[in-house]
Amino acid sequence: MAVDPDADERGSTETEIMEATYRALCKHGYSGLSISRIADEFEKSKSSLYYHYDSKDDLLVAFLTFAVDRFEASVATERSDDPMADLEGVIERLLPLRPTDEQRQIQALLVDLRSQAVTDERFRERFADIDERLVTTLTEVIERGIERGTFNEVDATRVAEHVLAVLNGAMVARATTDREAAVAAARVSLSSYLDTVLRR
Amino acid sequence: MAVDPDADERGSTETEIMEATYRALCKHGYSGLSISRIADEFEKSKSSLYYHYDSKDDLLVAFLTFAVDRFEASVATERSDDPMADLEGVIERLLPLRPTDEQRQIQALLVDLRSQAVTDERFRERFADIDERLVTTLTEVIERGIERGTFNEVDATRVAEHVLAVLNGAMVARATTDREAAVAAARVSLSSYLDTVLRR
DNA sequence: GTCTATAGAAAGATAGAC
DNA sequence: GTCTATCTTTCTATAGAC
Repeated sequence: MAVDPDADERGSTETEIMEATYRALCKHGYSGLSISRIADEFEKSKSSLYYHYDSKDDLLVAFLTFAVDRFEASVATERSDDPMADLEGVIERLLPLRPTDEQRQIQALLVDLRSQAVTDERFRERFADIDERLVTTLTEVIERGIERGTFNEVDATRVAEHVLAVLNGAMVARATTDREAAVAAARVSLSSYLDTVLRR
Repeated sequence: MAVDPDADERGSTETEIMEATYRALCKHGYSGLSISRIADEFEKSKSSLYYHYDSKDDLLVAFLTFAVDRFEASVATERSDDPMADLEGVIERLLPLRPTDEQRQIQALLVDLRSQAVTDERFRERFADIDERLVTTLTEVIERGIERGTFNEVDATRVAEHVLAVLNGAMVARATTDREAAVAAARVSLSSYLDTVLRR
C-alpha cells in the first residue's frame, strides 16, 4: 500500500471508500455489511464503488489490508533502554487502560474482522501474520532485557505468547462484553506476572 | 430450555433445526448464514422452519441458547480434593492440548458467534454471562486451595481473570490462525505461571 | 470517474393445499 | 406439521449516458 505514493493520500477516492467501509462496519458489523451500506457512508454513488473495485470481495480484501496496516502502525514500537518500559508500552498500546472511543471502535472492528478468519483463508493468513509480528516484537524486547542482564533467562517466545494471549483475550472481552473490570484485572495481573517472572 | 422436558429430546424437530443450524454455521460462518442454507442442512423444507420459528432472528436467538447450553455442559466441572488438578481440568476442557475435530469445530463456532456480540446486545449479554460463570468457577477453585492452605493468599478473582484471558486469547488464536504452537506455548506458560503464583 | 436506471440472483417471509 | 409456489425486499453487479 505504501508503495504507491498516492495510495495513502487523504481524500483519494480509494481512501474515502476505505473510510466509508470502516464506518459501515462499525454500524452494522461484518455480517450486516453490504455494498449499499458502504455507499450510504460514502459521498459518491453505489456504482462508483464498482469503478474502483471489481466486486464486494475485492473491496473487502483491500479493506483488510487497509485495516491491518492502520492497526500495525498504531502499535508500532519505539525501543528505549528500558526493556520493562518497552514491554509496558506495547501492552498499553494494545490494551489501553482508558481507551478513547476511537480506540474502542478500532479494536471492536478488529475482533469482528478476525472472526472471518474462521471460515476465510485470506483473513486467516492476515491475522496469523499480525500475531506472528506481535510475538516477534515482544520476544525481541524480552531478549534484549535478558542480554542486558535486567531480565531472568526465561524462554522469551513462551512468555511472549503468554502475553499475547492475555492481550487478545482481554481485547475480545472488551469488544464483546461489558466486563470492563475484567480487562483491568487481566492487565494488573499481567504486569505483576511479568514483574515476577522477568525481574531478577 | 431444560424447563420443557421435550426440548432436549433427540429427534424433536426443534432439535433437528438447531443441529442443522450448527452445520450451516460451520460451513458458511455467521456472516454467510441464511435460512436457505439452514434448510439445506435440514431434512424438511425451508418453510417448515417458519412454522417453528417466527423469523430468522427468532431462530438465531434460540440457537444462541442452544449453543451456549451445550458449551457450558461440555465445560461443567467436578470438584476433587486437589484444587490444582481441578484448575488444570478446567483449562484442559476449555483449551484441550489435542482437540478432536468436533472440539475444534465447537470452539471455532463459538469464536464466530461471539463476534456478533460486538454489534448485538443479546449476544453481548450471553457472552458476558459465560465469562462471568467461568471466572466464578475458577475463583471458587482458587479460594478452596487458599482455604486448604495449599495455595498462596492471592487475589483469586484477579488470577481467575488472568487465566480466562489466556484461555480466550488462545482459543481465538486457534480458531483464527494456524499458529497451533502458540496455543501450546500459552498453555505451558499458563501452567508454570499458576505453579509459581499459587503453589506455596 | 461518476451518475441513474435496472438486470438478475438471493434473501426473508407468507399463502394455501394437504 | 409439512409441502410447493410465490411475494417482496435486498443484494451484487452491469449498462449506458454524461
